Amino acid sequence: MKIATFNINGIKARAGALARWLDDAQPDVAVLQEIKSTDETFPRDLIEDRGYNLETHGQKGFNGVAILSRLPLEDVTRGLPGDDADTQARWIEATVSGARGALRVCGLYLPNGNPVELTPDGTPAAGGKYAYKLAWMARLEARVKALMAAEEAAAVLGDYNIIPQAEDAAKPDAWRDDALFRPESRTAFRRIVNLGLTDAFRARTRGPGHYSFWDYQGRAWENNNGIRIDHILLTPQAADLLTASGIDAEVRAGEKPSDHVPVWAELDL
DNA sequence: ATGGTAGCACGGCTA
Repeated sequence: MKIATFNINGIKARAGALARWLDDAQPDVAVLQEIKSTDETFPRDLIEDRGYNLETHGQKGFNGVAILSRLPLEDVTRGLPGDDADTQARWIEATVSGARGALRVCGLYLPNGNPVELTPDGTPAAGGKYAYKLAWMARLEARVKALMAAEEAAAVLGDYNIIPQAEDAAKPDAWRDDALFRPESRTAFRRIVNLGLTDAFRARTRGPGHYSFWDYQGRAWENNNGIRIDHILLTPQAADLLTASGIDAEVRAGEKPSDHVPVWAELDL
């Protein structure tokens, strides 16, 4: 079973690029982020005409996530638990049953967190975007704890908006004060990973030079000035099934591309 | 230091 994550930066603008990637890569399951569309205005035919089932959690203008799957999507839930007042569409879950067992798929679009606003004592300012990012990560940690306690195969994948290590950025020093790389962000990410999750990409590929995002600005793609912020994290029961992983970087060179590219993993499931 | 690009939707926010 091939699973993948792809921040498409607008489903309406990405009809061509998404269709080409689906036809080439043939994922069995994919989570999408930044669909920037409501459930009602999502162009479902683009997905369903290719034989995929589709579940969306949309929002007008911003954010929005979706899961598509060749197999049925069961027990779908929308929204990350822990804050009923949070209206941003950044989380969707569903279960996919393969020939040899089930996988809980959790698709996420973690808040960017910029601009970083701090109080004079250096703590994140309440009500600011950075505080929202860290609070969202605390809720994510709670959800992952529950997934770990269930002792089942699960994948928590999406745009984490986190550069885990310096080797995951072409120019790490340019990101030191950014919400994607600041110590509080990376510490919160490690707390989650250290619950026992496996980074599917790093389980099989070491070293620098592997990125999943290149900014539209400053000729970032042409200069390979990228960062690795889209991740597939696996519970132990899912990590035991991992046979391959990769990043479809060539998608960034296509016509009218997203600023992110797909990240994928193959599970023996 | 600022502004560089893109999407949604048509004004300004988000990234």
